[in-house]
This record gives sequence, structure tokens and C-alpha cells, in this order.
Amino acid sequence: MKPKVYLPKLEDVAARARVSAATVSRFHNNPSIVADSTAERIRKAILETGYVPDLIAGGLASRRSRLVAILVPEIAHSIFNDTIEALASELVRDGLIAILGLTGKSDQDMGKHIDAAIARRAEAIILSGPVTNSGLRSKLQKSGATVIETWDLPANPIDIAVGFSHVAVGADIARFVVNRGYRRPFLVVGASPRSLVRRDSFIAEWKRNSRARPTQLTIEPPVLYSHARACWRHAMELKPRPDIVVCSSDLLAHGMIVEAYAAGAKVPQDIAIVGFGNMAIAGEMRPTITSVDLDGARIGREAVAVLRKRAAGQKSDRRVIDVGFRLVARESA
Amino acid sequence: MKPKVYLPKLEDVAARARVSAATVSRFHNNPSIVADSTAERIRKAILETGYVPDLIAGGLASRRSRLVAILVPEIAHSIFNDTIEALASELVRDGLIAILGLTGKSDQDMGKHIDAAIARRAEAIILSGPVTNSGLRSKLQKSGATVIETWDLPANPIDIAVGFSHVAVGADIARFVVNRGYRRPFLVVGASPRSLVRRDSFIAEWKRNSRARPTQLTIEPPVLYSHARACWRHAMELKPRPDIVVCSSDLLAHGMIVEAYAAGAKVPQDIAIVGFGNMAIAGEMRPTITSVDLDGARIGREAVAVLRKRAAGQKSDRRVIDVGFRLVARESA
DNA sequence: CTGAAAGCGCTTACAG
DNA sequence: CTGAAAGCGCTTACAG
Repeated sequence: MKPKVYLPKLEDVAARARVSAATVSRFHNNPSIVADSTAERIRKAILETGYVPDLIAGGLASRRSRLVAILVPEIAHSIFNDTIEALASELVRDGLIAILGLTGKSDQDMGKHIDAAIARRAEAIILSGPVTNSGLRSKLQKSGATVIETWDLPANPIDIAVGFSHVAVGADIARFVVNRGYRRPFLVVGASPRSLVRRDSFIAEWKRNSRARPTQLTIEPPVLYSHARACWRHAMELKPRPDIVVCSSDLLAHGMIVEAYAAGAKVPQDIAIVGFGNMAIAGEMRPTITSVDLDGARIGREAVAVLRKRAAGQKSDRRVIDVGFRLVARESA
Repeated sequence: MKPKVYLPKLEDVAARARVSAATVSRFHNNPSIVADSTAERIRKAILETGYVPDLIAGGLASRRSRLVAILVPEIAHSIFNDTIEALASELVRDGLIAILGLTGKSDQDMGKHIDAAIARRAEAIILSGPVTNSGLRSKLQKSGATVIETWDLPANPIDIAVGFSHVAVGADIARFVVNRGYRRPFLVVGASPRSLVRRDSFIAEWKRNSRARPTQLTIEPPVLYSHARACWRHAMELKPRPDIVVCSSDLLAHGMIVEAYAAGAKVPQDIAIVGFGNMAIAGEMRPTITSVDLDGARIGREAVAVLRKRAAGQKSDRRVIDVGFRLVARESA
């Protein structure tokens, strides 16, 4: 067992600087109201003692935890990581700190993490997607925390939503495919709720252009690079052969290109490929990959902007913030 | 501004169950000592009020924050993510919660995040690498937190270290390259401290086999996939032409294979390639990539095991825990 | 500009 | 098995 060390507390600093604890507290939280000479003595005492204020105790007294919960399904190969990174970096600048919850995919685990966040009295709870379970919704609502659902634009957000329209993405991709003159798209879709929304929207738009229903293949998540192999085989067996593969992620698109190489096929001459997510690799692969750019970092920054507004007492003008997306046409399609 | 909601507190539950606050507290923290009939009334009162204990207040009273700080340079494309994920998942099972600090690369930022962790009285601070700055070391030491340096085996850890030997990795790769009969390795190295350790160890072992000093190229981090293009060009201009490229990451190895494809070269027939990290893609690329497997998740689990031992009052037997690594020979070399 | 005092929501010896 | 009371380390009206 480690020996318990003694951490100096407010009182130790106060005694040393010959002021009251209240004044030392003010020195930290509202320095402009303490006299210069007093401040100087306090500064010295802090240095001598190595005092680090206990923000947990402070949070209890001021009823501001300065904790923000970030709840995401996973982190290992996550498309949310840019958002998490932007969030965490911005939050520290506001004296806030991120607590991380990995929720997996079940609502039950999600519930546990929401409880954990509420138990720490997190000031805000940021979720990677919209919450549909009504029990969880009301739990979040009653928590008093700012709740931010990201990466989508739910019609009825719990509190605030920051994201983009998956319906619009699907339709945009369809129009792109039509405009480029492709005629036989093959959709490879990870079976996550939002991928399916994009797929359905693609199909609706495609039919609007009076084309036949595209062929498709649905993959159980987690979608791995290795799925590309089976998808490629599937695509090659289709009659007629598809002229473009629309993938629900850049990972898949990338894998398809590797498979094409391995099979001696040329992209996009023999078969075109579209991804989603605009991961770094999309711009760097050979050929570069046509994809949909989502500014994950911006989602994080907009979320923090909402928190800042609330902290400043301004009421948010919008409950749903659309950060948009951008179809980036490159070499692969 | 959101309307402040009223959150029930211990007293509300106690009043409703007609017991003292102390008993409700015991119901949560030490249920075996409260009478069944009492427990039943408390359970009911909790349900009726929707009470969620304030763990922050509880932590202050019990002087256990139940917070564990995870400090990593970044998360967006991080090799540490498996470790973070394993940590976060294991910690919740112990009632602990992870706070996330993104430290960037400067010691100054690192210092801020260490302060933030100490200010929350984190019970443990887990770092992605060894700390060399002596100011930071003593700050960590004085904090009283369990400090775990990961992904390396420092000779003199601050407290506990969990990782593997980069010296051993470099030497192992060199022996592999020798044994497979390659004669002209080209080292492509991201200029991070530990990549350089592996490189130096490779070179030392290589020379021990009385070979000429290998050619090498050092890349300023962050190492991007796109660097592969320049590396490939560089490799092709070397005379004599290298027969194997040893990369400091799978990302680079992967990029080199794509470049090889694009140039019409065959891997490993024309040029062999070795990576590092054993990312998922290494096993799935065509050709599959020879790499060094580091069990990032295991590092996380071992770190939590240390925390559990300490929580149970056992003293740790080892200060440095070697989780090892595994050179995985595949098709690319 | 500063201090004394009450209080944030819990936990935990202590006593019974 | 349970309660009354003190205390965890801060903040913040209130009064001066």
C-alpha cells in the first residue's frame, strides 16, 4: 500500500499567508477582488506549500461539478474520435474536464453510463447519437444536465442536437452517382441505424430518377476491413456487374480498392468506389477515395459553444444545429 | 438557461423511508449490515424519489474520488486506443470512472493535465509513456495517486510501469530480418522517442551480425499515411535497392504496400515490408503484413489489476510489469 | 477588500 | 442493526 501523503489544504495556505480561507478561495475564483499585496502573500504561500485546490470539494460547495460526460459506443476504431478530441481539448480551456463512458451498443449499458454521469453530477452529457429509448430520455431530462445528442439531427432532441442529416447524405450520394452516369450501383451497408437511413435515402432518390432498385449487401457491425473481401466476391458475382460500389464507410471503400488491386481490376475504370467519413486515408489512398466529409471536430466545437452560451446565461437560439457535410469527389468515382 | 431541476438527496430518501441518513448511506455502501425490512423501505423510497447518490459528495466525505485520470497525447489516430478502451471498460466495473486528458506532445501541456488530475484528487494517473521531466515526476510523486506509466519499461518508474521493451522489439526485428536472409534493410522511422529506441536497437543487433549500417529515413511526427509516398520514392532511389523496408508503424507499412502496388512492384517478391503495432489492417491487407503485436488491451487490464491490488490493500510485488510482444510473421516479409 | 459562519451532500467512527 | 454528530475541503451570501 502506498503511504498516504499529506496534501495541503486551503487552511494551510490561509494560515501561512495570514488571511482567512475565504480570501484564498477568492484569490482562485475571483482574483480581481483581492488586494494586490494580499494576493502576493497568497501566491507565495501557495508556492511554498505546493497547494493544489481540491476542485471536487469546490464543486460540491459551488454546485458546479465542472464535469462533462462523453458517452460513445467505443473508441478503438471510432469515427467519433475527432469529436472526442475536439471536445476534450476545448473543455479544458473552460476549466471543465471530460469523463469518458464507453457504452457499447446496448441500451442497458447506456443506462449505466448515464447513471454514472448523473451520479457525478456532470454538467453536460454528450452522446454520440440520438437516444430513442424513452426511459433513458426521461432520465436524461430529469438530470438537469445539458444533454447534447451528436452526429444526427433528431426531430425531437432531448435538449440540444449537433450533427448533420443522414437523409441528405444518402440523397446527395445518389445524385452524385446519377450525375456521373453510373447505372448499376451496389450498396454495401453496415447495419447501423444511421447507415440504414442513408441507404434508404439513397434508394429513394435513386428511384426518383426512375432507376431500378439497386443491389445491396448488409453487414452486421462491427464492420471490419476484412469484410471487404466477401463484399468484393459478392460484387463480382452480380449479373449485371455493378459499375459503382457505394460503401457505408471509408474502411470498406479502402478494403474494396485493395481487393480490386488484388484482382487486377482498375478503380474507377473497371469499377468505381465511394466511401463515407472522409478519414485521412481517403485523401491518401491510391486512387484517392470519393467520400463524404463530416467535420467531427466541428461537431465537438459546436457542442462546447453551446455549453459556453449556457454558462454565460444566454439561452440557446437553436435546439438543432446542423454542421452539414460535404461530398468530396476524388479519383475513385 | 435551463431551469434548475430538483434532485432528491439522501435526506429526502431517509425521511420517506423513516430512517436516518446514515442508514441510507449504509444501504448503498455496505448493504449487508442493514436489516432486510429497513432495506426494503429504503429501496421503495429510492424508487419513488428517483434518488441518485451524489458520488462527488460521497467521494469528498470518504476521501475516495473514484476518479482515474488517463493522460494520452491524442486519441484521433492513436495506437493507445485499445488500452484506453480496456481501461475505461474495466474501471466502471470497480465503480471508478475515467477522466480523459489529451496532453499533446509538450511537457507544459502535460503539466496542466497532471494538475487537473491532481485537482480532482484522481486516485490513479495513467500515462501513455514514461515521464522524464523531473518537475513532473516529483509533482506526480507528491500527489499520492497511484501513477502508472505504460507502453514502456522505464528503469526507474515513478511508481508502477506496465509495458514492453522497445529495445527487445528492435533486436527481435533485426534477428527476423537476418534469419529471413534479407541483406539491405531500409528503416523508415517516425521520430518519436520510442521509435528511435527500437531503431537504435535494430541497428545494434544488425551490426552484431557484422552487417553494414542500414540506410534509414526519419520522419517528423505525426506520421501520416501520406508519408509513404515520399518514403517509397526515397527507397526506390537508393543504390543498392533495399530488399526490405522496416517501418515504425503499420500505417506506414500499409502505405508502402499501396505505393508498391501503384508502382507495379510485388510485395514481398520485389521488396519486403515489416510494420509495427499489429493493427487490424495488418492481418487483413493484401498481402497480410508482418508486424509486431502489442496487446494494448492487456496493458490496460494489467494497469487496472494493479489498482485492484492496491484497493485490496495488497502491496504490489512488481514495480515494472512486462506484458511482452510478439513478432507476427505474415506474407509481406 | 476581508472575515466569520453556514452550508454543499455525503460518510463514518462512536455509542447504544 | 441504527442514529446523532462531526467532518470531508471547499464557496458564498452577509456584514463590516
